[in-house]
Amino acid sequence: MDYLQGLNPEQKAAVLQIKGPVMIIAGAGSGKTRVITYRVAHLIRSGVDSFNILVLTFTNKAAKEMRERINHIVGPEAKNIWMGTFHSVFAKILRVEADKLGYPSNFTIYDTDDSKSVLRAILKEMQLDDKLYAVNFVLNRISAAKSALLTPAAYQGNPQIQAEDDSQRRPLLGKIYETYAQRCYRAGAMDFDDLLLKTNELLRDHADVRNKYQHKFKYIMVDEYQDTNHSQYSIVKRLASVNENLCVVGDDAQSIYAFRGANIQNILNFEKDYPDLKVFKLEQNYRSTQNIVNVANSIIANNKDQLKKNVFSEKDTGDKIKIMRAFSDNEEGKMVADAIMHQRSTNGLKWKDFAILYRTNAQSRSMEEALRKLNIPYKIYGGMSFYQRKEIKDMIAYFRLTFNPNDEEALKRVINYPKRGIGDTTVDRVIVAADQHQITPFEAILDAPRYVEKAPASLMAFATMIQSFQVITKTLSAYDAALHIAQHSGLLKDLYADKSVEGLNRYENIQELLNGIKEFSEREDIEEKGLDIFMQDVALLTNDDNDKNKDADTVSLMTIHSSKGLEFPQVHIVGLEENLFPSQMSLNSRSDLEEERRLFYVAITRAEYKLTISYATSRFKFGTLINCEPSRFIDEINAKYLELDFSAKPAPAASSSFGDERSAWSRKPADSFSKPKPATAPPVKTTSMLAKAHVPSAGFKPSDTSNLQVGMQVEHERFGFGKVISLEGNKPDIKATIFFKEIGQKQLLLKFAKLSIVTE
DNA sequence: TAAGGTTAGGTTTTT
DNA sequence: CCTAACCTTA
Repeated sequence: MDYLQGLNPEQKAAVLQIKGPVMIIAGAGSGKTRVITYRVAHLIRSGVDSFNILVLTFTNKAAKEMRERINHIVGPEAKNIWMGTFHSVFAKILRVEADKLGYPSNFTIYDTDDSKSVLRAILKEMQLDDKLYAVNFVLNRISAAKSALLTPAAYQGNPQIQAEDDSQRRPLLGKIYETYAQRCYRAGAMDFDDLLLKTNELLRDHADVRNKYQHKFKYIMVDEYQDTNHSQYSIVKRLASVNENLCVVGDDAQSIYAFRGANIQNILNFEKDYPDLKVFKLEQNYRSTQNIVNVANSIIANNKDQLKKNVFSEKDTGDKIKIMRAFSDNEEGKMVADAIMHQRSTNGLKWKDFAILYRTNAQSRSMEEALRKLNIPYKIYGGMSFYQRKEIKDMIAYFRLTFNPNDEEALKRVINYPKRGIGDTTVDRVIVAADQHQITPFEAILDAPRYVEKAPASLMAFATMIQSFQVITKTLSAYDAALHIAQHSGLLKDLYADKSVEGLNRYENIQELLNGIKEFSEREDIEEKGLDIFMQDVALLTNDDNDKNKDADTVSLMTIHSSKGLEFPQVHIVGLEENLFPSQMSLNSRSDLEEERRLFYVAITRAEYKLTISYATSRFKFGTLINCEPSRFIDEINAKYLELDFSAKPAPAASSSFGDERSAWSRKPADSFSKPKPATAPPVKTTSMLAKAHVPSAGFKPSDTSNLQVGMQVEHERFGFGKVISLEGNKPDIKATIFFKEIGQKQLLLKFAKLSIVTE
């Protein structure tokens, strides 16, 4: 029982309690992952068959990490555990049971863009005001309905909902939802919410299926339970109802996804569902200093809705929390960058010991610029994932269409890309014909002369091409099939023809996708390696799957949301301003504001021993300079934990008598210190130095680069001056890695890049 | 049909 | 400011 050593009594008790309903309330930094992995290991050591265990997580990353750690303790047995995100586990089950719901087992999973596109088409057909029925709004509404397990019929039949929609002058939402659901069904597609909704329907309506999985999953564990929505709750409840060996782990204080349907009541009310529940509270924080934990506690104490717990730290008291004030967003960036620079050299730290956390992605810019100026290496997490890039989606759309020709969104995406003379008019005719004859668009195209008005020959050619793809994927390996489709669709050629830097990038991305498929083809741990199998997982993959050099020594930049679960020795939380954090959108209701506060709690508890909070008194928003007031959250921290740094001087030249400490961050409109007034001092765009494109030297002329050597200084028309770091590849395709002073490292193909060699 | 111009809108995010 | 969707024109 070696793995039980090193657990505190409460952790150990939670690990040992393997029977019956269990709830583990795990405070921030309390060793939650450890408890889950050990508990699973303990289940197996206690004789539970690994095939009977189901572990549900929120992200692929968490599932992967846990599997590795369990594997470490129990060995290859770990492979048999069903472990993954709700979406991936139930997508897998839905593919097996698809016929019972009238879906093909190779159904497409629509991502958010696909869903929006379907809705846009519907809204257009219904000729609805696109301001009243904004796509985002409609999709949110449908998503919320699905998460609440409301079918279109139930939605339309619910007088309360109908009255609400009527009063908002949006009476047709129910009808739109109905049409949307029909379209998805016709296309053999499920959106993300469907994966959960349809699982609910499957388990509810098919006793044999329900029975099968209830007996298969004798032990169920759910991580991040505070982030589950009603639909997820309902699946778990049903699956666990026979054996009731259900263990949920979470922290109500870290519930930050209510905006997306997570229902914090799931964890708050868990006790009502299972009266004989055993509750374990992990309250010792092993991550942070006492000051940090105390500040976090004092913040969260302002929330009404919460489970009682007492998170404490036995580490040192630690430094006070530093508050920095800047006069602009750019200055805030500079202060943060300077502080990191200083801390690193004084304390012999690494870049990766630092994280900068912000509320919105837009805030990364001023941080980036400041870091770049000081040559501090950084990495931004989040943002656009690999699979969201246009070229990747195009390629995948061809794959999707091959395996599911009814996939209308994939069809619309690639029917005229690359250009093959099938314009919007023709596509509209196809869709009209399909509607009229009650067939799918692809069927209409297959027999175009019969169904489609003025059908061009290219339409038939397109259908024939897709059919040929269907044939070859039956025999070729995933990689060979993918390469064939890339070439014969014309997509590869089209991208290759684009010699711009962006075009080159896109081409490389396709190569990377193909490489990924090749790796998949060569995997030895799975039996079926066709492209269709690869495709089953692709819609559920996200960016963090790709990050190869995650051990690189760089400062981490990310939103607070994506920082959940991570920890850093030193953390900067930036932009603590009213209307930004808390977000303006959250100010209407108590519950929204409480979620923002939990978000702040999450941010604070990422830090191990040094926490710095900053705000700016003015920043650019949507291109215009606005004045900002310090966040109310700063007021909520007991001043005894704080250390103020108001060393920054107002940008041009202004008075700087701040009064006493409290008033310095008071939010009263008439403040004692002067704020920069855009009227009297027009905003000087301090960003322009970096943001502006490089101006080439007079007489800039590309050099012959055939003899380019590592170490040479070069100038690029747009990227400016830089130094050649490395050269790789063979003659016509030599790739150079160049570090540009102004924009950082870039990879360029010499045959395309216009470089001038700088001679001294 | 394709390219260029205009306008509206804009948290957070995983799946 | 920046993106993406829509509209106008060659």
